[in-house]
Amino acid sequence: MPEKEDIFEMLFENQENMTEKQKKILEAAVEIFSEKGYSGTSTSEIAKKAGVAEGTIFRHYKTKKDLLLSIIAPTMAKFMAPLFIRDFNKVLLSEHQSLEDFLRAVIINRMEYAKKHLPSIKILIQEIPFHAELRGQFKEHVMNKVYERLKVIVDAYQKKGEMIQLPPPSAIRLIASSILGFVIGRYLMFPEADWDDELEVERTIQFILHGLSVKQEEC
Amino acid sequence: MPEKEDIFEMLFENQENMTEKQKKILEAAVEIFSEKGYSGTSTSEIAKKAGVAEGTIFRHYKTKKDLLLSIIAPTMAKFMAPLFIRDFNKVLLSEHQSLEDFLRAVIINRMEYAKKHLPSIKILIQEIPFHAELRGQFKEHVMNKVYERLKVIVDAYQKKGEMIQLPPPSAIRLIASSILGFVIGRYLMFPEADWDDELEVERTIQFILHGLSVKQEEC
Amino acid sequence: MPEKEDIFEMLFENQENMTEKQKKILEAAVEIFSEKGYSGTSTSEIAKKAGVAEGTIFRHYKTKKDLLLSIIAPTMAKFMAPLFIRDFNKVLLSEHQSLEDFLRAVIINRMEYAKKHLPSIKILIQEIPFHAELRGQFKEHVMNKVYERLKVIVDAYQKKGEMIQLPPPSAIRLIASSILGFVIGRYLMFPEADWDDELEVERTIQFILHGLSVKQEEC
Amino acid sequence: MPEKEDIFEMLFENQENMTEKQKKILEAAVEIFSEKGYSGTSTSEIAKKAGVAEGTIFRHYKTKKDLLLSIIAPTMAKFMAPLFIRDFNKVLLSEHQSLEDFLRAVIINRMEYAKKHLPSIKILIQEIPFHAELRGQFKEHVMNKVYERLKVIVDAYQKKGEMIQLPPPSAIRLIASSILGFVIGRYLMFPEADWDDELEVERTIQFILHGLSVKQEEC
DNA sequence: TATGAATGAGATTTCATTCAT
DNA sequence: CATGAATGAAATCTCATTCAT
Repeated sequence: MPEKEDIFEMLFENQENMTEKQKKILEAAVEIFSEKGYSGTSTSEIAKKAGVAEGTIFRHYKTKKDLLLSIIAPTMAKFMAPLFIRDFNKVLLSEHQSLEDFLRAVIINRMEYAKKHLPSIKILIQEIPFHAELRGQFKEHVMNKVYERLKVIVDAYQKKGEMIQLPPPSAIRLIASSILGFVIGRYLMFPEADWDDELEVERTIQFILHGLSVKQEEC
Repeated sequence: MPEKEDIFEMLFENQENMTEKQKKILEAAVEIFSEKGYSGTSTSEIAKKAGVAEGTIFRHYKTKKDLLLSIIAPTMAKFMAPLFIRDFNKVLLSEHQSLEDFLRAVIINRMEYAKKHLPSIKILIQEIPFHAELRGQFKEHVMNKVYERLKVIVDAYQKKGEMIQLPPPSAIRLIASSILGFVIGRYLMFPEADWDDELEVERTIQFILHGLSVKQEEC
Repeated sequence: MPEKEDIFEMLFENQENMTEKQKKILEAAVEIFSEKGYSGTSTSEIAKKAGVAEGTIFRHYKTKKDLLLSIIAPTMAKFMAPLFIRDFNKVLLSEHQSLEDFLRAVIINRMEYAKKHLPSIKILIQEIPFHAELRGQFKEHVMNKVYERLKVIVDAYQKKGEMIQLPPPSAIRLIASSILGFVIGRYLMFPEADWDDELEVERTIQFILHGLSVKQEEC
Repeated sequence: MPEKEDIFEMLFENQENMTEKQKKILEAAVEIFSEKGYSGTSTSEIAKKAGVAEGTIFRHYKTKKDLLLSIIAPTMAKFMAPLFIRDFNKVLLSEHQSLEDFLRAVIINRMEYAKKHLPSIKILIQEIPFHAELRGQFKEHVMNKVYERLKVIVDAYQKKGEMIQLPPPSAIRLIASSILGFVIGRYLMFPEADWDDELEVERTIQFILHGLSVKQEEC
């Protein structure tokens, strides 16, 4: 999947012309925002942790909120990115790709993503409810597009007879709940518990598969 | 279930000797905290919405954080309450109570609860990550106790052969994800979408039942 | 002229419910704004001179600009006030009131006013060019109304044959220039020179009278 | 009047070795200072409008105040310039030059000057009250010298019997008020009103002439 | 009990100025 | 000469909390 790298690179191409200091600011902001929340974090705290003068923050980000957005926007973009890889459907929906393999791929992919970008994701989740513009952007640019893509996939598996004939929104909700429930529990709520990741992934997959299995009717 | 009323009353018994003003303060705080978050809310804003003087808040709550706790504590208590109703197990686990009926009862109950206490729950969810004491309390007093109770229930249904032999933590996680996923989608994320509540509840129940069904192995 | 007092009182009636501190803030602000200009004055400077905490300023005036407006608005009002005294025209334009007496009355009145409210007037003059809203208000509420009143007066004196038949705007401009030129020179530009006020007033009056005299044509 | 050109050239001789950027800076500074005042203008604003980097301003002007002075000093010089043209008195006070013609010449000259250098003049007027050094310089180098020159002229016209025997300061004040009152009204206060310039100039001249006429006593 | 003026610590933001490139 | 990132001091403004009434 070389395309994936391209897209991620594109999302970050601005990071290229960032100063060292600016990168430090961004890093510090991500860390502290995710720990204390946006409103609970002061710019002086960020400046101190980043090792820059407070004024430097405002040379790069007009306001504190700008700084928040410059963290959240790429996080949203990266969240969508994998869905827009060229040949995405072609590969995933090939006859040889079972729903089970698809789920496994998705869960593992999202787990890695979550592990890597934990703080940014925490910020995204925590702050979206408090910022109307973000909420709007999120629904419009992320939710809707993600939904469209997933609908196609659900349709395909339903046609292939691997998934019960539920309306796509309901099917997606149930699948997403199960996956996110796992990821959130694993990384956000109880990261320090000792998880057998592989086993839990399998359990989650089997739960979804059986929950949506066509065979359930036959039994 | 007259006991339920008793417990709720107990949780609120202090509300009895609350002055009108104090009640107004609490109401206003709940509303604004849930909209803007604790750190994003100023006490003067609360005072204005409550129609009291700024100083009055501090007559009743030593600090702003006190006010937050006075909202979150009862919310946590109420969250646990139904599990501690006398005869809880007796009733729920009677031979005549199938897993399906149990799930239906729980979902409907939690839905009503969520609808009624939406703002308080939002505050609970949003603020817990930022306040170590709360996190500690929540895990100790709520999570653990809830888990204990649920474990008993899971054990029972597994013994009755209505649920696959998953370790209880995993089973509980999967059930909870599905239910909370529904409730959060329904009330927090897309409250204004038009939901067919009854139908979605049934879909969620069937999803969980099949996902955890013993029969799955036979198929 | 008891009405005059009433109007002034009205303009200040809010000063009644001002705290001591608020009055101090206003006084300090007037003084420093007039010395250093609005932009050149810091709120901390004002607070220090007023003997209050800086926060106190913002309890009474939402912004620094608010504080400026709370100085300028009444200054504009007071500037207009004398023109709106009941019976103003009746008295001034009575047959027994010559243009000369009218001019003398106006100059002396405005001199006293200028002497008394020097700093506020300086602020008004200095800041109006920099604040579009003020400029708008000033033209709409002050200039236009003042002009209307003065036009009536000019018309009357022209009808009485005491003033040449110039278009009122031009006549008013010439009279105003002469009077303001005197007042500005006297109080703003060279307050420390030794002026023989009475003599200069007379010279100014005679200058205007002859400048606008009907008899000039006869000579 | 070739001398006039010489003097102006002298005043600007530094502009010759100005870089393009420096000229842009000066232009931008004049424009913004006159709109928002010195204190209300930031150097970064000037840099942006001038299309240069922030640092560039400080290559050419050690401080922001330096930049202000580099605008105000030549403006003051130019204000005085016409008075120091060689043969100034000779020409103006020739027997063939009546007071009326003199006034007409002065008014028209100052009008053209005002029209051309409006922003610089605004800055001069606005900033002088706030900068003690400027005030000192202005009185010493400009006011006094201008006064001396004008006194000579007034004396001459009084001797010629074209002007009433007022003390020169008073005469100059009255003349200056009338002229400046017109110019300020015309260009600073109501530039967008439709003025019949020629007519208003004549009215102003006649007003002054009659106001200071010797014949007034005869009437 | 309730008020709301007052506080001062601290938050966000601005800005003139410096300096390495 | 020119740049623009960086600075840090200071400016504006916010806010939880106190206290006299």
